[in-house]
Amino acid sequence: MPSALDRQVTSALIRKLESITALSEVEREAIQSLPVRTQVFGAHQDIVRDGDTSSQCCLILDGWACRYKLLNQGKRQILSFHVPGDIPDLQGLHLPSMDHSLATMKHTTVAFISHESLRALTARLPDLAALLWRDTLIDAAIFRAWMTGLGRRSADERIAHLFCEMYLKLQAVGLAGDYRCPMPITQMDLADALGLTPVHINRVLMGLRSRALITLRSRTLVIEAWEELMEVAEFDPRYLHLDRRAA
Amino acid sequence: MPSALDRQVTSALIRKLESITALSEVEREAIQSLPVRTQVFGAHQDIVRDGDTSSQCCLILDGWACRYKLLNQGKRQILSFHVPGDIPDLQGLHLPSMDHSLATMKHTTVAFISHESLRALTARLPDLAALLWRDTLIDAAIFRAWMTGLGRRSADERIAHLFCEMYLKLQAVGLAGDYRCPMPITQMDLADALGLTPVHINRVLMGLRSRALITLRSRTLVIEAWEELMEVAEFDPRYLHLDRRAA
DNA sequence: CGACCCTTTGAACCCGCTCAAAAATGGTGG
DNA sequence: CCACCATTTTTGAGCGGGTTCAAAGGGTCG
Repeated sequence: MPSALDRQVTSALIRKLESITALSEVEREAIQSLPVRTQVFGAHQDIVRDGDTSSQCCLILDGWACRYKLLNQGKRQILSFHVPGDIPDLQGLHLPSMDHSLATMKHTTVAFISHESLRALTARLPDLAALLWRDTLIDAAIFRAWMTGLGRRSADERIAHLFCEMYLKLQAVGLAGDYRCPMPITQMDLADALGLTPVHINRVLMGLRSRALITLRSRTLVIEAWEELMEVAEFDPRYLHLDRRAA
Repeated sequence: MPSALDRQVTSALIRKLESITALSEVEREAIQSLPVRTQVFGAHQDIVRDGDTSSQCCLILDGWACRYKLLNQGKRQILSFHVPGDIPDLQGLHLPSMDHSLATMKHTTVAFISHESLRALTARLPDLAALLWRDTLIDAAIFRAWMTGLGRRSADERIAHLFCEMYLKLQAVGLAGDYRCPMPITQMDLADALGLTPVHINRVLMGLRSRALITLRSRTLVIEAWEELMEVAEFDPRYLHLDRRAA
């Protein structure tokens, strides 16, 4: 039985979905009626682990998370960053076991939604099912953009590209504006996301700073020159499929 | 109105889907009744281009295709390889425009299925909708595996990993066995898929050959030492989610 | 205010790249 | 069936973007 608190809680999801497409009143209502269980995690804690079989999805309400894979010798690849409104493990609805882990980057609040209630929702509202499907497809589109960076872009370009992407993602859910946004990740995290070393990330970051493109301090990113940054990154926002808001 | 030929044609799709999960008789019948338009492409031809808006999906019947993104200065990143039974642009069902291109690697036959008829199918058979959704989720899981390679694996490991993956994918649809499979791609294609240069691919390939792990000749891959190859690649087949057949 | 994590700096090194050319392969037409 | 041409593979030598290892500064949070 969803409580009044639940209804507030899922508004993060509604805002996110509305950044992708319009919702009907019935759909909004159905989402608000989802029963959820909220939980608070400290920084750098695993929410789900590689190999786990879960019966629920994790909606981020506040904070940041990342998905990652671990290799031998402690090598780590971060696959994605997630912000409020995201459901990073939505794929779990149709894939039985996790092929990667999900962890917080900082103090983070999440809402767990059971697969059962999500399946009931998608069975009842096929348009909403299509929208959630679409969300996982955008997730995959972002993977493709990252792959392209990892395979074919220089260190500067990769960093610039990631900053463009995160800024727009955050802006779409109202968490960024005026060319500044939270960026609560360390240079080590950046390195593991971009396939580089922390030392090199640091040097490139200082380079971007000295070229007056960005500043990254106190876990806040300030984009000093949006146009030039996009140019360095060769950034084309189409892949984010944020149809409701222009880039 | 589907013809008798159509029914044969979609059997590639059925075989692929059954490599993922079991199909009911109704589902098989529904797939076989899909109206399709087949078309033959020569080698290295674009089927759909970055930016296109399409009203149909492309099912590969025979041959190989790849998805790729182009950057400035002719840089190319190959995002995935596709074999008979795959629908490489299934994401087009819910994403209006292509964020990458799709091209043949060799002489290839495809069947086009209209979004319209696919949407009718998924509306009528929710379980089949879930299965197609699941197929796109596996697609994304493969992206994650590639990202991990591009970001954190050495050249040897990346090549070994790709060969393990392609062998299992082909085996799942009956196109490989006995540790050999078709591999109709050039070293330049491998380079663009793995974020390396053709020259380096060549040197690493010769290294793997001299270590008696694989041979790649006449567009055929022979895996001489499956266990060792998997070890080099640090390969874990779980991400392919091929539940029906053991790896 | 102390401890720990994070960022910054330096110097040597190496994996994979670049450019160039030769050898092998394979598809095509005569 | 063979000769031809284009594409692909192979080889060589030098180079460079990013790494490695180590240690010194800075923030930040209990």
